[in-house]
Amino acid sequence: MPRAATTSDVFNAIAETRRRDILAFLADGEHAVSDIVDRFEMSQPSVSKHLRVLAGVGLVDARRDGQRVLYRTNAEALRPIHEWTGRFERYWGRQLLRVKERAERKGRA
Amino acid sequence: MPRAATTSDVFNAIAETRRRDILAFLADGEHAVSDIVDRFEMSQPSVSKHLRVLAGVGLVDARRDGQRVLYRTNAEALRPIHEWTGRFERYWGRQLLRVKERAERKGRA
DNA sequence: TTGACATATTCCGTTATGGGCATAAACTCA
DNA sequence: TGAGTTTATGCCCATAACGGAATATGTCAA
Repeated sequence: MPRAATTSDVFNAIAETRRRDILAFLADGEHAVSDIVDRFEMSQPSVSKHLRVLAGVGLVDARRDGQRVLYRTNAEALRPIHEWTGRFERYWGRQLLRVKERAERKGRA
Repeated sequence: MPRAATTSDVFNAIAETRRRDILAFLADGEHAVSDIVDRFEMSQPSVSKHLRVLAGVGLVDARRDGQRVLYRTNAEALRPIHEWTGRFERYWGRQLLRVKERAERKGRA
């Protein structure tokens, strides 16, 4: 079995750097597809495909405005991930020493 | 270009459900590979491969104990994700109404 | 050293990915 | 209706994913 489909859940959807970039860009407000194309110098079909994935898991909402389609980040959909990582918050700081040691060992190697 | 390598960054590493399960299991304390195998009813090679990915991005640390190898979650490595999603926290709540409407539209469709 | 146990690695097959390109679809305006 | 603009989709390719089975590596005990 290959990796779970990117459309299956939010974790997979944000595994792609481009999509995280797009989410950040669309967080402040609506933007048309062509804006994203210009901003990140990606091909239009590529952008549309990423948006399709993001929309599939509810990470963005779309709205037609004449010829254009305006997208916007639905930040609420990122909450599950924030909460999941937050469950590990209680362990932060405890292992700082070990992390440091590991980094130093790697540095010498 | 195919999908980004799972070993490239933490976002890709946690895109797999199994690996998230393993991380949660190893958060409380060290566990041997065989413990994970029993716990999740996965094949031993499969577990070893997942652990390799997790170790590759620093999400787990390993320690030999005789014939066994004890793994432990390095929660610190999850911090970047928590912080990234945290950047969207300021937008939470604003779109609740729209989200609700969207869900209702879907319910009727 | 040999045997037993625990873990890691390799090879293989199936599947999904994301980009490029061409084209379809949706919309506006004359 | 037809041309022009914007966005979505379909097809193909090269790549990497994950699982299974077999095997290699590592460790201990006798």
